[in-house]
Amino acid sequence: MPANPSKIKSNSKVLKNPLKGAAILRAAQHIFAKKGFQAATVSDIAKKAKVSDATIYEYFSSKEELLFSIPAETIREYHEKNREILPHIQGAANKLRFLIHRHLGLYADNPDYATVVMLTLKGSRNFLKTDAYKIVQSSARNYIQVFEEGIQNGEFRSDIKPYLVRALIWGSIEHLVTRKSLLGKPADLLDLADDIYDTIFTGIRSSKQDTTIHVNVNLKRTDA
Amino acid sequence: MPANPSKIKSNSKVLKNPLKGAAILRAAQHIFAKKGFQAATVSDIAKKAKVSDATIYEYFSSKEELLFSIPAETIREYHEKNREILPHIQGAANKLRFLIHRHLGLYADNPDYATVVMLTLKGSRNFLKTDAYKIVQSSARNYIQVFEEGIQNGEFRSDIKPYLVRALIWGSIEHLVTRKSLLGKPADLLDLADDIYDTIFTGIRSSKQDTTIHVNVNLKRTDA
Amino acid sequence: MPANPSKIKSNSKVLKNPLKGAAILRAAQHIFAKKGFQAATVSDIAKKAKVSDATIYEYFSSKEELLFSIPAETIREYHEKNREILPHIQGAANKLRFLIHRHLGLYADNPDYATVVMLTLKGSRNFLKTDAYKIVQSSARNYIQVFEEGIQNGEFRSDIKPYLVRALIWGSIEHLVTRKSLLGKPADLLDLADDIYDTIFTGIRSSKQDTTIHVNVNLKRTDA
Amino acid sequence: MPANPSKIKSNSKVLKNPLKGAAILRAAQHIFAKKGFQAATVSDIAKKAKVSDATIYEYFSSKEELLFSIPAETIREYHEKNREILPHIQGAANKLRFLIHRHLGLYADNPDYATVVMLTLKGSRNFLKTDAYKIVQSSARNYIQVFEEGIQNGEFRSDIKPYLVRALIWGSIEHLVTRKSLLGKPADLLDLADDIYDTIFTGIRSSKQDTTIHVNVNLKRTDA
DNA sequence: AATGAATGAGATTTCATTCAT
DNA sequence: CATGAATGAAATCTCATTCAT
Repeated sequence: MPANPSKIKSNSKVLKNPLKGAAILRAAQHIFAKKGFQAATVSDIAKKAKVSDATIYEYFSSKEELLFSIPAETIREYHEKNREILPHIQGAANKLRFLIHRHLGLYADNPDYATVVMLTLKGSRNFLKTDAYKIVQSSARNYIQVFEEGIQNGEFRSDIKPYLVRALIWGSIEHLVTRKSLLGKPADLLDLADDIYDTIFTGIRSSKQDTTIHVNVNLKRTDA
Repeated sequence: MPANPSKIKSNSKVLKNPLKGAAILRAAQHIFAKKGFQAATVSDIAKKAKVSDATIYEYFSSKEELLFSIPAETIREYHEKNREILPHIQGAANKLRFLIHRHLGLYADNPDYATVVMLTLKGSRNFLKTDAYKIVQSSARNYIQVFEEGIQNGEFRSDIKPYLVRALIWGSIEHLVTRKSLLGKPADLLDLADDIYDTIFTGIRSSKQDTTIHVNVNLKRTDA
Repeated sequence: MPANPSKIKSNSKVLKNPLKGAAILRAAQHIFAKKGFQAATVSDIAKKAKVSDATIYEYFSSKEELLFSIPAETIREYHEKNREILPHIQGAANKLRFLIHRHLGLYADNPDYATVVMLTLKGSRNFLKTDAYKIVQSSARNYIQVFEEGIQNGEFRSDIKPYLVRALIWGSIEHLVTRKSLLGKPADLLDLADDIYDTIFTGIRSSKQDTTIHVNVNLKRTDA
Repeated sequence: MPANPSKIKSNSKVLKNPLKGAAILRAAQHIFAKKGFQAATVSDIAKKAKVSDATIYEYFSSKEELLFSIPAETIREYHEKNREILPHIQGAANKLRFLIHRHLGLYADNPDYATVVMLTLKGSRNFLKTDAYKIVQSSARNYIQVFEEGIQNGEFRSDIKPYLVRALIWGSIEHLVTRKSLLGKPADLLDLADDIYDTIFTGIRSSKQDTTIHVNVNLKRTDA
C-alpha cells in the first residue's frame, strides 16, 4: 500500500519506494508518540528512519501530512478486516463483543499508534478532513448497524439509543487508551474489553433474552 | 481569585491585578479554543486581552503555564460546588444523575473551555503535573464513592465495576464534548446527560428494581 | 560625595539620600562583579540593595550610568590621597614604589571593584567619556611626573621612555589583577608590588646607583 | 581550516563549506570589533557575510560560540609558527625579542582581531574554557622557557622572576594594544616592540654583559 | 531517487525603562 | 521619595521546507 493516501496536497509521485515510505511512517509514529507532534522534528524522524530530511519530503508533502498518514494504513486494514469478519458472526451481541475487542485490541496491540491517535490526532481539526478519518467514520457506522440489528432481532432493547451507546463504548475505549498512553495503566488494556462489553450488554439487552439465556445457562450448569 | 494557581514554576508576584490576570486568562481561553495552542500566539492573546505581550509574562511565566492556568479556577469551583451539594442529595442514583449533569454541564456551559480541555489539554503530558489535574482526580473519586454508596445500599448491583463504569461515563462525556468542539454537533450537549444517565443506570441498577429477570440470575448462584 | 558624578546624562536631582545611592552602588558593584554587566539585571541589583527597580532610576539614569558611577568615588579618593601624600615622599624611586603599591593595593583591597574594572569597564568605549576616566588619566600623569623627576635628579637613567615604562607597570598590574579576577590567583596580589617595583627599578635606575648594589654582589661573587 | 574548533558545544556538522565558515568568522570579527559583542546582532554579521541568519547557526551553535571561534584559528597559526621558528633563533635574548615582536605584531597586523580580543574576549569568563585559550596558555609558556634558558646560559640575571617579567611584557603589550583599540594611538604599534624589549632587557640582562662600567663604579664605591 | 546545504519566517521571552500614584 | 505595574523594543534561535546537484 502506498505510503500516502492522505487528502491534503498529496504527492503526485506517490509510489517510489514503498518500503522506505513505510519505514518513514514507522519512524514518525515512534517519534510522534514519544515527543508529541510539535516537539518532534523532521530531523528526529529522518534520523530514526535513516534517511535525510529532504527524503521525507519526497514521500510526504509536509510534517502534518506525515502525521495524518500514520493512521491511514492501519485504519484501512482494521476496517477491512472488520467488514470481512462481521458477516460471519452470529447475532448482534456477538458482533458487538467482536467490535469492542477489535477496537480496544487495535490500540492495545500498537501502543505508539495509540499514543499518536489519542494525544495528537484526536485534537487535530485538520485530521477530520483526512481520508483516514472517513474510514473511521465508516467504522463507526458498524456499531450503529450492529445495534440496529440487535434491536430488530430482539437481542437489544428497542428503546436504546444507538448513537449514545456507541458514544459510551467509543468514549470509554478512548478514555482508557488515553490513560494507558499517559499513565501507563492498566498493564493490559485488552482485559477490559469484556468488562466493557458485559457492562454495556447488561444495560442494553432486552429483558426477554436476558431471562431465557440465563435460564438456559443455569440449567446446563446445574445439569453438569 | 488569583490568576495563577498552577504548579509549574508559578510566579511569586501572583496577585498584582487579579482582574487583569483573569482578563488574560479569558482571552487565552478564547484564542486557544479558536486556534489551538501552537497556532495561537502570545501576541494574539495580548491583543485580545488588551495588554502588551510583556504584561502576559508578568502574570504567567510562559505560554504553557498560561494554558495550564485556564482550567485551574474553573475546575476548582466546579469541584467545590460538587463537594458542597453532593451530601444533600438522597441516594446514589440521584447523586450519579447529578454528577453526570454537572460534568456535562461544565462543558456545555463553557464551549471555549471545553474546546481547550478536549483538544489541547487532554493531549498534554505536562498537564498531568498540574495542580488543576489533581483536582480532576479528586473529582473522579466522587464517582467511585457514589458507586460504592449505591452498591452498599442496594441501589446498584454489587457486581458492577466502579472504575469501568466511571470510564464509560467519563469517556462518553468527553467523546461527546470533543465531537461538539470539533463538529459542532449536537446542538445541545446537556440534553444528553439524561440519556447517559438512563443508559448507565439501566446497566447498573440492582435487580430489585428489575424483579423477574434477576430472580433467575440469583438462582444460578444458588445452584452453584 | 554624591553618588553620581558621571557625565552621560546626569540626574538633576543628584543628592536625595546619599546613603541609599551608595548602597545601590555597592550592590551594583557586587552584582556586576559576580555576573558581568549584561547578565546582571537591574532587578538583581535592586534586590541586593533592598530598593525597588524604579528607585535605582531615581539615583542613576541608566544601567550603564550605574556601571560608570562605580569607579567614580573610589578613583577620586584614590587619586586625592595620592596627590596628598606624594609630595611628602623623598625621591623618585620611593615615589614610584609608593605609586605601585597604591595602584596594586587599590585592586587588592577591593576585589569586586577590581573585577568590575578589569572585566567590564576596561572593554567599554563609553567609559572613556566619563569623568571617572579623566581622573584615571590624571592619575596616570603621576607616573610620568615621577619618571621625569627621577631622570632629572639622576635616580633614573636619562634614556628611559616614561610612557613605555608606565605601560609596563600599568599593564603588568592590570594583567595580574585580571588574572586574579578570573582565575583567583595569586592569593595575595599585594605581594607582587615589590617585585614589580624591583624589576622595573632595576631596568630604569641610573648606573651610578646601580653600582653600589653591584659592588656588593661582585664582592660576594669574588669571595665565593 | 574548519570554521569551528571551539569547545563549548561544537557543531558536529563542522565542515560543510569551510570557506563560508571563514567568511562568517571574518564578518563576525569585523562587526564585533566595531560594535562590541552585545551591540552586534547576528543579523549584522549575516548581512556582512552575505548569508542568512540561519546559516550562521549551521556553522556556529550560538552567537557566543561564534565569538569564541574567532581567535581559534589565528591563535593556532600564531602559536605553531612560534614553535617552528623559536628553535632556530640563537640565544634567549634574541628569542625574547622575537617573541615580543611576534606578540605585538599579531595585534598590530590584525586590528579587528586585536579589538575583539582586548575589549571583548579578555573580559569573558567563558573564554577561559575554550580550546583557543589553552593555546594562549601554551604560548605563555614559551616566555617562561626563554627566561629559563637565558638564566641558565647566563644571558639573564639569575634572580629575575620569570612569571613577573612575563607579566610585565604581556601586560604592557595588552595595555598598549587596548589603548590602540580604544584611542587609536599610537599610529604604529609595532614600533614599540623594540622599546619594550630594550627596557625589559636592560632590567633582566646579567651584569657580565655590563661589566666594564660596573667594575669602574665598584672601585669608586669601594674607595668611598 | 536522495540529499547536503541554505534559508525564510517568526515567536517567545527578557529587561531596561517609564509613570501614575 | 518610593515603587508597583506596565510595556516597548528587540534578538536569538529553531525548523520546516526548498532546491541544485
